[in-house]
Amino acid sequence: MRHAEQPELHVANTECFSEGNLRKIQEIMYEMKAEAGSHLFWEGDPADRLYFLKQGRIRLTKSNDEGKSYILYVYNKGDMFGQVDPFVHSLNSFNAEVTEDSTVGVIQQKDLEVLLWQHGDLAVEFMKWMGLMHRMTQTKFRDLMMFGKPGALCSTLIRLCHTYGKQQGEDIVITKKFTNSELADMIGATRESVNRMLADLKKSGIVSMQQNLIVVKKLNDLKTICQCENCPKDMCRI
Amino acid sequence: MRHAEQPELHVANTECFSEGNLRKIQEIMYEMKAEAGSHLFWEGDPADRLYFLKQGRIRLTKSNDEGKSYILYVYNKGDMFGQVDPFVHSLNSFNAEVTEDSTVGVIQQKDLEVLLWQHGDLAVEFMKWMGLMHRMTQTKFRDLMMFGKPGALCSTLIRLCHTYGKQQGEDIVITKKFTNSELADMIGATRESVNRMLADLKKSGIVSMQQNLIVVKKLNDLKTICQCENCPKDMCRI
DNA sequence: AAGAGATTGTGATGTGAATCACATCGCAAT
DNA sequence: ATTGCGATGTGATTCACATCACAATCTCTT
Repeated sequence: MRHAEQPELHVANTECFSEGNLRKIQEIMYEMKAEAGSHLFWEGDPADRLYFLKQGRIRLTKSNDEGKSYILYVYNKGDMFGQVDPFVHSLNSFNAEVTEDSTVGVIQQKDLEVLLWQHGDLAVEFMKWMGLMHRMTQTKFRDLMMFGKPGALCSTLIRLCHTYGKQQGEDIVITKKFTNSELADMIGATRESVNRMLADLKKSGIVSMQQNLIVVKKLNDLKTICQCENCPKDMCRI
Repeated sequence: MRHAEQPELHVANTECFSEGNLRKIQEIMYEMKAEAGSHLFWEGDPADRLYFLKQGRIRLTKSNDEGKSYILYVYNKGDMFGQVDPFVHSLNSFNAEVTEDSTVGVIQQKDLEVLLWQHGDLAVEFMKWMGLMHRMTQTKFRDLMMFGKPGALCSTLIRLCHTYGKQQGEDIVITKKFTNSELADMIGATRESVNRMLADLKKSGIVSMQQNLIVVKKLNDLKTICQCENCPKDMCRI
């Protein structure tokens, strides 16, 4: 597996595929454009395809009756996402919001099945990719449930470092702006709570701001708060 | 896919496999006994195999520094579980507690890979199984995070109905005893909170007790509380 | 049948986080 | 400069749930 050097940005979740197999997958998809602000799919739409994000940014969200909404995943260039399950008429359970103009490859589940059928090595890699995605969900689950809101925030900051972090001396700059509200929606808290928690982290010198970007100065202190288990970077992402 | 009739118990998560493929999987595993009270594996053990539960009951738990522990999954006869991921030295992130004397089939990841390689149709079914397991985690995530502790409890009761429920006229009896503490550990609450919430549900006639078993009398009211989306029964389980 | 230990039930109190209500800041459009 | 508006910052209040403390009950053992 190709592995991320320290200051690399955007390690795609498809890193676990070999070049050849990634190419095979790319051969069966058709390209599609989606504008920032649009939706790739909605909750309740049929879920019979995967998406490969060639360019742009897409987040999966879930909202409840009261209109409160949660950001569950954020995907970037090179990431693949979507649902595969054994139900004939399976439905998406999330909304896919396009937050930056995107180019996506659409993979029909049928076509994928044929590919898996034909190429044993691809099937094995695909299984590992699915396992990776599942564990990513599980570790996030753990982080958000087990250590209160401060723990959830710290874990999210660590994940952001892994996804958007750029080394700067001892510090890590999160090279993408997130508003307090967005962070709040990622951890199921209110923007006010995030604001107060961030203020605390700043006061204790664990993070600071630099042109509206969050700079993590003491990664280890963040890790302590959310009882980080130092799981592989490819897994511990947003 | 074979589908559960209303009063059937223990619909295994391997239902999505065809008989033939299930047999193939069974052929590559070796049998093992595990006593109630023992552990099949611990957090941090190498994770290079899957488990097929032939008989008994096993739960996956996670505990934090303060010793508080969460029950994440409960597996029964016919269920398969374990981790598959692309890391060479992957570690288990949960503890597997054997709660009833069990017989398990152990499947080495290596052997599984060979099987997937050889049998395209099995690879496709396996992929769907993994997708199902992932969605199960995601829906549980949603239920536990989004609707407060009462929502989490109601969702858990619904899941217990799907896994252990027996129709009794209009009602559903959960044919397995769970203590308040166990329920609490499933939703990340305290036993006192569970006790009070259950008392409320009893008072409003939504559930009742019958020889220490929980009887759900108004499933729809439970569904309302946790904004149930009526996802497939095979998915909405403990 | 008695006693120990686990489980349930319930009040009082503490605490983290949501909610509400505003003030302030930064910035783009006019 | 002025207005508008989204984002940030902060106090006061409310609410959900944990914690503590203890009594009651149930269940298993011998």
